[in-house]
Amino acid sequence: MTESHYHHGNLRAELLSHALRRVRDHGPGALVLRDLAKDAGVSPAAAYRHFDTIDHLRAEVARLARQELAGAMIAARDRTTRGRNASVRRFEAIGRAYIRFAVDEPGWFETAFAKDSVLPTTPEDPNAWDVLVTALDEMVADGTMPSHARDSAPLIAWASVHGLGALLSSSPLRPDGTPLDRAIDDVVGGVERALGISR
Amino acid sequence: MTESHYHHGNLRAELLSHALRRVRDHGPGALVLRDLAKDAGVSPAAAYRHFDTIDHLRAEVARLARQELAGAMIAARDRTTRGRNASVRRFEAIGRAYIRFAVDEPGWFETAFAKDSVLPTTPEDPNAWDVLVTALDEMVADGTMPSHARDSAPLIAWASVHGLGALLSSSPLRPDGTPLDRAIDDVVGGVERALGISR
DNA sequence: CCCGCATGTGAACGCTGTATACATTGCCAG
DNA sequence: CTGGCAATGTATACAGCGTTCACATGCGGG
Repeated sequence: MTESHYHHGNLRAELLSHALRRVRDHGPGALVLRDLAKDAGVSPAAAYRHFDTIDHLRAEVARLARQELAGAMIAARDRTTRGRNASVRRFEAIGRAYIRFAVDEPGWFETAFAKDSVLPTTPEDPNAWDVLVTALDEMVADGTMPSHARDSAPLIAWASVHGLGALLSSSPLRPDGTPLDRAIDDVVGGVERALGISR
Repeated sequence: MTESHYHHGNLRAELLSHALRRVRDHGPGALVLRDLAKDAGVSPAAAYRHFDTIDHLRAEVARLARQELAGAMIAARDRTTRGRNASVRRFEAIGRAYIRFAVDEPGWFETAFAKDSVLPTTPEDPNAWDVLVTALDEMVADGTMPSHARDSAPLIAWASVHGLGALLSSSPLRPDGTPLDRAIDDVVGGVERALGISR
């Protein structure tokens, strides 16, 4: 059993893993092919056996970051207790998780929505959009949200929450000095009024 | 009067102008120092007499892009007619202009909010945030918006509109196939319900 | 067993931002 | 009017980037 790992065996996955870590700590700009190769103990050119171009690698990393986001939303949703107003509380948990993800993991959040990461990538799963839509359907099912709001609801909710997340995580136009929890409450509350949600 | 423009005389402004054009057409990634220098007919190093680093130049371009955005909002607002519901219509015009700017000028929009453009830059003026706040104040002044909504209103409005703009202009998660005008109407309407605006 | 194909290497290319030493010129003090 | 200095341009070089290409290696199936 020699130490020569000339054939690495799992390079693609390892490159992605290092990329995800670097991007998490220092944002999408920190994704440098030669550094990833060094992390994996491999020559730069080796990466090209697994990715056509660095943008393809970026696209895959972005997909993974989006998956992290969706996972955080699902985890928060599944952490809510059953009982009174369960559907609204689940909906709120999802929205808050989205915003908190943007604040707590700005590197991943920025990576997830970086423009040049929109290339080939496999279909998304779990998908944050679907999580949101499901939560909305739950609310119309139990009468918490009026069904006439259902069509425009996903866009309204997504835009609000994504907007606050984007502003908090990266914007040069830092919204005023509102404390974080307060800002989240305000926006979530606004969405509920916009959608006619009662509790 | 020789043709030797050894001393250019207005290089800083010209570099910014070329940068603004390139970024408008091809996004912030198209901002390349050497190309800007070539545009201005000048050696690459010349730029360093006017900007410490390319990130400082980027920050200034981002500021100009934000200024374009604010200008578009102001223009739209000032285009609205006087008369019944004027304050709401002005508010709506501002919001729509923001979203339309994101869609019509994705290069500028992306540049305006690019993360690494948050460096030194002079204070903003005209400032999109102030335009929004002013419009909100107009509405509470004439009773169109309840004053208890005033505190959270800027954040709610900004987040919604910025979120939709960001999603439409750049996101890999393209919201469903909703037509643009419909999407804008939905989000603007949602904001008005969130803020308790009556008309 | 061996040979083909997937997967690694190493060196090179052109492009990038940037530093440094030098050249030119506008402008102001005397 | 003039000399020189500060401002602003040039030329050249360097390291780091993504990418390419010819070559090396070794695993697994005939």
